[in-house]
Amino acid sequence: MGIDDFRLARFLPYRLAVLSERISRRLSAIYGAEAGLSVAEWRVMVHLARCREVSVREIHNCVNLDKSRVSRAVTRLETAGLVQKTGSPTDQRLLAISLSPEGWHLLDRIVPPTVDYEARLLAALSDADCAALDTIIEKLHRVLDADPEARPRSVLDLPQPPDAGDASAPNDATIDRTP
Amino acid sequence: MGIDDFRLARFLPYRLAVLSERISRRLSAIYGAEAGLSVAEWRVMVHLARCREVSVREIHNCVNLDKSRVSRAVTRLETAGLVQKTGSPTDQRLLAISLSPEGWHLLDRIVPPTVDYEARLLAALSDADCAALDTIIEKLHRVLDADPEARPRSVLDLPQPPDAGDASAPNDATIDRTP
DNA sequence: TGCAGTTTGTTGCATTTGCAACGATATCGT
DNA sequence: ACGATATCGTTGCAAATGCAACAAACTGCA
Repeated sequence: MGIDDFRLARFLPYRLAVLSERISRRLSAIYGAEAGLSVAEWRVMVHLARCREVSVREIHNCVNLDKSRVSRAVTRLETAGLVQKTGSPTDQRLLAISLSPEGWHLLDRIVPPTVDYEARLLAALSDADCAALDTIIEKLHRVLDADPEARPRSVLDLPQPPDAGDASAPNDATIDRTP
Repeated sequence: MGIDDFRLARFLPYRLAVLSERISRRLSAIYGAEAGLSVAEWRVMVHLARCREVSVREIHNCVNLDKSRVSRAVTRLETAGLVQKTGSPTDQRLLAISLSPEGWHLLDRIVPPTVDYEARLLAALSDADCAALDTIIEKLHRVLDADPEARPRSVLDLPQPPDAGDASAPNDATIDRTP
């Protein structure tokens, strides 16, 4: 079997990339049409909706975006009036970023159709498929987790324990005490 | 259920993007270390290995890369001596792009470890998982196929019919007579 | 034949990206 | 208390990207 038997179309990393990008592009047509949100901005805003007031680093740790990408996304969002940047009183380095009222309104309009589209995708899958997909994604991640050469996984992307004692606060991020 | 119940970490498009990017980055460390290949260049070369002599458009149609991205990738590869650009004799617009001997040598060194890594990923999956994954990917693609707003799928990314009458030529691309 | 319309590959341009370096602040160790 | 170290967010820069415009080459139909 020579090199030329290699089939891109059967190559798992390629297949995932293609599917993922196709979905991403379709989605960004949804939340990009309303406001001109990029993927980065979308992730930041959605994360803020859950975590209310977080720093750049926390966003960076949670939503798989480069530090500078988050920084720039936040700047753009602030200029657009969708987000507020306040300096933390306790730590002068930190930034307290939160959604503005306009930001919330925008999310109100943008999240539902986005979720609908996800539902449309999921509707094509059986319950067994969905379960299998969870398993598969997790298994693949674990291979990468075990590989020192691979980029580590964000905390929030770890499988969530089935939510034992809910503390009424959506603090997925507070787990973040690694250093 | 408010907007703030939305969980990025459970959002399928996000999860696919994260997994896919993690894998891609790890992989490009493999074929990027040997030569400085980018994803685009990698896809182009691998495609050339199968199809021998193709035009920019064909590559573009087959490996999910923008026309200009292919064009530039080919230019870089040519400069690096990995690829040859010859004008087609029959159609002066077309370019006949093919791997140079050096290109083949590079692939010899690069494809095996890449395939090994894929194997490492697949090893984490059971046979049932693999089958399920195939199904799932295909089902999700079909949702997008049915969606006029979504970018169409490349011909080569369609599921391959189990290869009825093999014409001894690896012409995945020849199916391409859509216009 | 001749001319409108298409196709092919490249390029200009504005934007995005990742990485590293940086200044500012905080923390730790002694 | 003070200097070495670490952390936070921003920015410079070079490379990559997507889109549209483009020239050159082909096609088709009158």
